[in-house]
Amino acid sequence: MSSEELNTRTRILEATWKLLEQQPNKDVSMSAIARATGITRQAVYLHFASRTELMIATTEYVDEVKGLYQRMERIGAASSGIEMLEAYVDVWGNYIPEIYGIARALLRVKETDEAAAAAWFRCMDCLRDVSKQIIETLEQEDKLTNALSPPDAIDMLLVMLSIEQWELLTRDCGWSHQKYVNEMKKLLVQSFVS
Amino acid sequence: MSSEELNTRTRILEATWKLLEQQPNKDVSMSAIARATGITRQAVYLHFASRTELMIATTEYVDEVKGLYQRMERIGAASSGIEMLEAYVDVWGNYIPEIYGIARALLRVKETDEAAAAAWFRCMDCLRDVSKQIIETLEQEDKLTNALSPPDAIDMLLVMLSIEQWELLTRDCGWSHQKYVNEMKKLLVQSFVS
DNA sequence: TCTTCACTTGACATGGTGTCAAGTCTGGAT
DNA sequence: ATCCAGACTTGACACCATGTCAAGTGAAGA
Repeated sequence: MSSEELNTRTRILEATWKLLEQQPNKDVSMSAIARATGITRQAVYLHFASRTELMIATTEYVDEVKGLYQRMERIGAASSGIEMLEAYVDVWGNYIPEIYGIARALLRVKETDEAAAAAWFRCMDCLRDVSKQIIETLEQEDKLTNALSPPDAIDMLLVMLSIEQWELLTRDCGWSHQKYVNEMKKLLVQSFVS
Repeated sequence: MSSEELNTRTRILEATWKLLEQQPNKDVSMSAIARATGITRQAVYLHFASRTELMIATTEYVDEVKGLYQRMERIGAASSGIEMLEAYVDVWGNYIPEIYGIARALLRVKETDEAAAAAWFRCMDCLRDVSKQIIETLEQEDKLTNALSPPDAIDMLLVMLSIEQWELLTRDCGWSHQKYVNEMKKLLVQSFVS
């Protein structure tokens, strides 16, 4: 039964993803998604109960396809805190542009929808774990700055590498993606390593 | 003639401001603003051509009432780059919570409206000037980190003190307003001063 | 052949922005 | 005293979004 059903579902997810990548700052409508999928608007609701649910599902779909967690393994393999930090910036900094469209959409929807906020914070929690791992490694090596306590350093690292921050630097300040990665590495080492 | 007219206009601006402060993450509607002002929705359009225009006018109104530029004078009066940096965090960090509601609204509207984006970037340009002044002072004192070039440092300082960053730390990480100011001062000195 | 499931067609409710026309009410000028 | 202009109201309408419902179609499988 579900081969065909899954197919349509996946086609909706792909269309949503594609539209969001094309116009990350527009509110892509259910009609536009249906049109891009080649079905009616009502049919979308046969697969996703609401716009929010579709956005959450698309986020999960993209995460699955793009395999962030696999890429993150590089970080644990690094042999020092500084190397971990740099690997983090590399992996994450290269990941953001690939998921920016859907991430922006989820960020917008999160403001008014609890389920979306929960989904967003689930993602944030994963990133926080990575951040924590790095700060703790730096601390064990006695290389963590004493300007910040370890818990505060975890928060700060997370926020420094947030999508919002990336957006400000690349969109508003005109930094290239490569410049973001390079400068961010330098700044983070300067900020967190004593 | 305009005493009465100005009065209603100001009442609308005050109502808009108040509603946005109460619910910074909801899209306050024109009906809600009219209701809070005690006039009809249509009457609001007699004073402001569109929702965007009202948001921009409210931003300007709040800026005028709150007098950011006056407060900023403290920064120029500081006797060293580090003191300027700390004064900036003090002034700006205490300002953000007072204007957060309308700032958030303008940020939302900026995504889809060019006029709102222009208004936003006008504000950003003022802040950039302050950021530039501080980085240049640090550079003249030979105290600027060599991890970043001066122009990049200006961008980075601006982004570190962005409303988005403040929002992440105080809302998502649960930092108190005071903690934000204290930790940010320490981190910025660590990051930008060699 | 009959049923089930995915999808379509077409309608409707609700709530937002923005516009229009006609009416009311008040203060000020003649 | 009257008349007028300007501020505001009333009540409509267009348009577009999300979300819901009911009835119909069409094809694959039992």
